[in-house]
Amino acid sequence: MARTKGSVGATTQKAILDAAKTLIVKHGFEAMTLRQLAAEVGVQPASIYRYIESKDTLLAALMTEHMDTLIHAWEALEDKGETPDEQLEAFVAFHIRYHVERREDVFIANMELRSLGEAARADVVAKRRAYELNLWRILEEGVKTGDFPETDLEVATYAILAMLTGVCFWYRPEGRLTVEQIIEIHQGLVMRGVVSGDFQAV
Amino acid sequence: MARTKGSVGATTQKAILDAAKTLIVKHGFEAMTLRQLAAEVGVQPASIYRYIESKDTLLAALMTEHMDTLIHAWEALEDKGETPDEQLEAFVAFHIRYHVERREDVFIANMELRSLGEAARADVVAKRRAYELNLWRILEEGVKTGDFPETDLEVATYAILAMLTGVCFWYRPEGRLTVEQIIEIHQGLVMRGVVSGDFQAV
DNA sequence: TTATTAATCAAACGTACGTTCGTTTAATTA
DNA sequence: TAATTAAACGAACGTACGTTTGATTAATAA
Repeated sequence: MARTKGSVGATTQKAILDAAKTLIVKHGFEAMTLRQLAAEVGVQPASIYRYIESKDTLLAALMTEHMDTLIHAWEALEDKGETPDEQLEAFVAFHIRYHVERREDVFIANMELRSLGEAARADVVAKRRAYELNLWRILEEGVKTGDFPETDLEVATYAILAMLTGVCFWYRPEGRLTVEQIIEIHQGLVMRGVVSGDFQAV
Repeated sequence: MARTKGSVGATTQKAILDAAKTLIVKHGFEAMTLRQLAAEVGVQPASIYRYIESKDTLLAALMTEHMDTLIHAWEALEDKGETPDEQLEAFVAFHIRYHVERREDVFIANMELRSLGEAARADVVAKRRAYELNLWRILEEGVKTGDFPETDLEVATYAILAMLTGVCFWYRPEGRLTVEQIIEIHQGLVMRGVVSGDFQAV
């Protein structure tokens, strides 16, 4: 056999990327083999090379695309809030909403930096930093206006991001809570912590 | 060559486990090869089998030992606090202090559940659940006594753990902040969140 | 309809994998 | 010192790896 009936390049391309994500999550990038990937797509190993330059560039493509899409999605968000409080709530909602829908990408982005080449890693790290800055600046602004108490901006940024991204590791669509409920709970935790309830806030 | 001068079983055993941790963090468990591991230890691949039954049991041993040690360390902690506030602060301090010192184990425990066999995975998951319950119960108690406002206990537990464990991913011993400073900041974030400062708390 | 391009295949390349085997040397015990 | 045990070795097993090559068929353009 050679070219199969009904085969379309764009379709195969997407199938390869989708299957690659699933396999990387399941086995890790280094451990995923192109033979597994080919089998998942329903194609011979050699055919993969019509769509990727090498195994390494496949990972780089997945990760940079994820970061680009994430950054662009935040930029495109209509209502980012006015006051620091509103901005922080908007960020929390956006981050959770976006990430739970892309749990495979998030898992890969968090785990496989180690497997990127030097250039690709630098690129992804820079993009991650750029995204983190969005939250950092909201916190900075809030502290400046006096809406938020003094705090270490770097640690607070990392802490909030870790907490929000952590949802990806336990969230299940069929679970007890909807995404919107989860967002509300996290907004409460971020804004007021565990101890300070509404009754204590202004 | 055969037995080498000065070779001691216990020493080699420890060297194997230490090198395995480093390699698993760097490459992922599936991608780590026993030939790499042997080279790191300075031994032939075949010699590894004097200390492990198989590659799979090596991972299981690393992960269950990590969970056992963690659970036991919390149990052995002297001052777990009296009031819910104090207990929560004690947990935050313990968790960060313990985890930043064992970043490799934490990374492996978080990443390589997927590579465990069914029995070992069930065991590790149960132990993780048991550890999480320590925090869960502190929160539950605090809500019951009225020290903490009503909240979703499950989500709050996961959120706090994600935030605290997240420190492992950026903490560096030579970094700007000491572990104790990082603990204080996180105690503030957990107890009062970003918005509610001391000036608003009781 | 014919020529061209797109999409796939089968086969093979050298290399490395986890693991087993029997042997050899060092340290310990009798 | 002699016998035993501990700790390593080198070589090999069948299998699978990422990738390259050239041929083959399907869809499209002329």
